[in-house]
Amino acid sequence: VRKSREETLNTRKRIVEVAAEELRAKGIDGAGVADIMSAAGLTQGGFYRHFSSKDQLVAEACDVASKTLSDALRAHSQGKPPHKARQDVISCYLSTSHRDNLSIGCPFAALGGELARADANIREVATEGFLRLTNILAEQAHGSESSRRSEALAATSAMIGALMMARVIKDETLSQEVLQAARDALCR
Amino acid sequence: VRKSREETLNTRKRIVEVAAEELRAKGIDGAGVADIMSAAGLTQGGFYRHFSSKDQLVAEACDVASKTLSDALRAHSQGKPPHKARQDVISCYLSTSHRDNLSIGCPFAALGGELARADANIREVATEGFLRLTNILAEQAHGSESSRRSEALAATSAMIGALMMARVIKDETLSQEVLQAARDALCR
DNA sequence: TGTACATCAGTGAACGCGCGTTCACTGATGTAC
DNA sequence: TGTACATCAGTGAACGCGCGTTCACTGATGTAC
Repeated sequence: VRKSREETLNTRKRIVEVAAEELRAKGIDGAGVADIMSAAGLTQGGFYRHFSSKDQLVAEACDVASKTLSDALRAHSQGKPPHKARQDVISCYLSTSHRDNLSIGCPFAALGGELARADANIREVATEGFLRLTNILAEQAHGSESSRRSEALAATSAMIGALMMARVIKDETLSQEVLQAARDALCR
Repeated sequence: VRKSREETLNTRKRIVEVAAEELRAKGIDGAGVADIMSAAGLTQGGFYRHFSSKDQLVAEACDVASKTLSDALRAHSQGKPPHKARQDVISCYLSTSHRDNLSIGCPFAALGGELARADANIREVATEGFLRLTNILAEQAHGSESSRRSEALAATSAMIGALMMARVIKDETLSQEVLQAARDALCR
């Protein structure tokens, strides 16, 4: 049942996209190759026609996930005055809906600890994705280039930590309190 | 080879302590019951004399890890003027040595994503541990009780995010930059 | 205090299970003439 | 353009492996008299 070249590329893309969701929802260890393939409407046997290992897929999925997130956040800042843009990006990232939708959200908040233990290639992809995120905030900050960069690194990692902890906390009131506190601290 | 009551309690304690290190170093999925038992000088068969499941051990290990961290950080703030205490707690948490010593460090930075997906009991223990951490900063802040609490929640989750991302980033310079940026942002 | 017996901490092997990966096979697609 | 053949995307079963958990067993500890 060989497929056409175009169809093959579409299949590959679909696997990566589905993997990006499954991995964020269940974790790197929690999402199996068979899970991902079946969520993509395929059987596990075909996996190695597209990827040389699960780690390679994880790297590509992590790349796609961070790009999708950056694009979504940049759309929230596009064509707004700097202060408003920053506020909207932060509010969007630290929202209840982002907290509750693991599978389409920030890969760093979902997988951070696992990424830190992952292989070199995955960590490189993750680092690039993190820098892409920080650039969104850095672009509309004021001050010297280095102070803007520094502030963006701190703000981005603070958002990641706050979203992650809001997900850890079971108590709804406290979870909201963490999101609100982080929004206040970053938009002050 | 039955052991005395005292020895049994010591063994149990040792398993939890060893587990707290193994789990932080390898992740919840990455650290197996057999790994942990053998690191404690035992064989895996004896595990269920002490715990009803791996999840129960994870909960207890998470509790111990967060208490150990809180105690260590509080020691850094004890008997110092508020501003200096805060600065020292933050510098200690956001240090290179904390970044490089996963197994004896912050369980939230090491396991955050996995804790968010863990069972209710583990998440409750994690939440208590997080609040214990925030209290260290809240105690020596100024302002109203609610603003101190809010600031402490934001600062603590920001530190967790920064430490975690500093561990994800492979490039040493950039990793240091993240730690420094977070220290600057929080001590300003 | 001494003896007989019940308890149970720890061992080591085994359980079923799901993992990542491999492989023989199928049949539509792509290529060569 | 048509035909013969090579390629290879996808299937489904199997591989070895390590996981969490169970279990029969051992022998020192704790208990009862």
